[in-house]
Amino acid sequence: MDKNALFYKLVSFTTSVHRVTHELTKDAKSDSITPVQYSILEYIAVSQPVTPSEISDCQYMSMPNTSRELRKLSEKNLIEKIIDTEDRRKQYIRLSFNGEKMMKEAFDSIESRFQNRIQDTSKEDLEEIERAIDLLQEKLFY
Amino acid sequence: MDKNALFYKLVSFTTSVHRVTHELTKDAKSDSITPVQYSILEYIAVSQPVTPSEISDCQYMSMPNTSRELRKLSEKNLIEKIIDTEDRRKQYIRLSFNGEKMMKEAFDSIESRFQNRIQDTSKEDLEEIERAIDLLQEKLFY
DNA sequence: CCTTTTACTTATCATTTGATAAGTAAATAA
DNA sequence: TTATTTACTTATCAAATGATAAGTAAAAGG
Repeated sequence: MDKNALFYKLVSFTTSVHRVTHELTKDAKSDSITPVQYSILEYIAVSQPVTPSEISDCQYMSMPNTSRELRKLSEKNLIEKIIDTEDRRKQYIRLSFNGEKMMKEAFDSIESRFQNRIQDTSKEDLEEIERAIDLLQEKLFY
Repeated sequence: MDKNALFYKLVSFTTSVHRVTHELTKDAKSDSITPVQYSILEYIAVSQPVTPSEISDCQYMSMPNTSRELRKLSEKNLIEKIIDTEDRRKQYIRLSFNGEKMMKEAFDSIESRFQNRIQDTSKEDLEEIERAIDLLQEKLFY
């Protein structure tokens, strides 16, 4: 096993993943939010409820900047902040009704592009793809 | 085959790929260039020679902004512009000596983190990983 | 009780990025 | 030959992003 060759394969692979992700997600986000705000909403959507600290960690964003973007999202009525009753310094962030709606539309648009992309893929290939994703998820991208 | 479930698996997978990519690449880039400039250099490194138009297309960047960043990279002596002798409107962009050096250091740093990450992975698992990457590259992320 | 730490906020600033208008020079088409 | 298109540049501007200093309020520790 040539670990060096595997590294080059990985570089090429991650580049492809980024490119395809971009193709699937471009134009999916509403014009009323910035890319960084969309990225935060995406994270909240799949992990809610989350605290500002968790968002800061996972989005590699400083707390002051996270706080600013959350304030903007809150002003746009896309998220709700709920103060923890046990530790009143903490907050739990959730998508609001409008936020859920916006993210549902975005995900639907991405999914429809994805379904379009795999429409001609055979059942056998789809099963192979699924197994390959599971394997890489478990053994490489954990 | 539940195509909807496959989509959710893909969302989770691409998120993991992005996260791991970030972990492997963070701090790899020199402080003397911006993230966008690094991304351009990475593209040039694996695809050189490339034209400004190709960079513009692949990096989803307008020609004016591409031109500006290439000028900055040129001023930093990281790239070289060679005018096409057949069509004098065109240019071919290559990494300069300093550019090659900078990107080699970046890739070495990323590779060493990667090797560190897979050091405890068995030979059999590495072979499975390689097959899975090949399969996804061919059938999903083409 | 007092000090320190934690979680988050506010304010400010420089830099980066993205968008657009206008321009040059070379190649191609009419 | 002239008009049009292509490849790239220059200039300018607003917005987004990142970094830092300083602050509040609650919790935890001594």
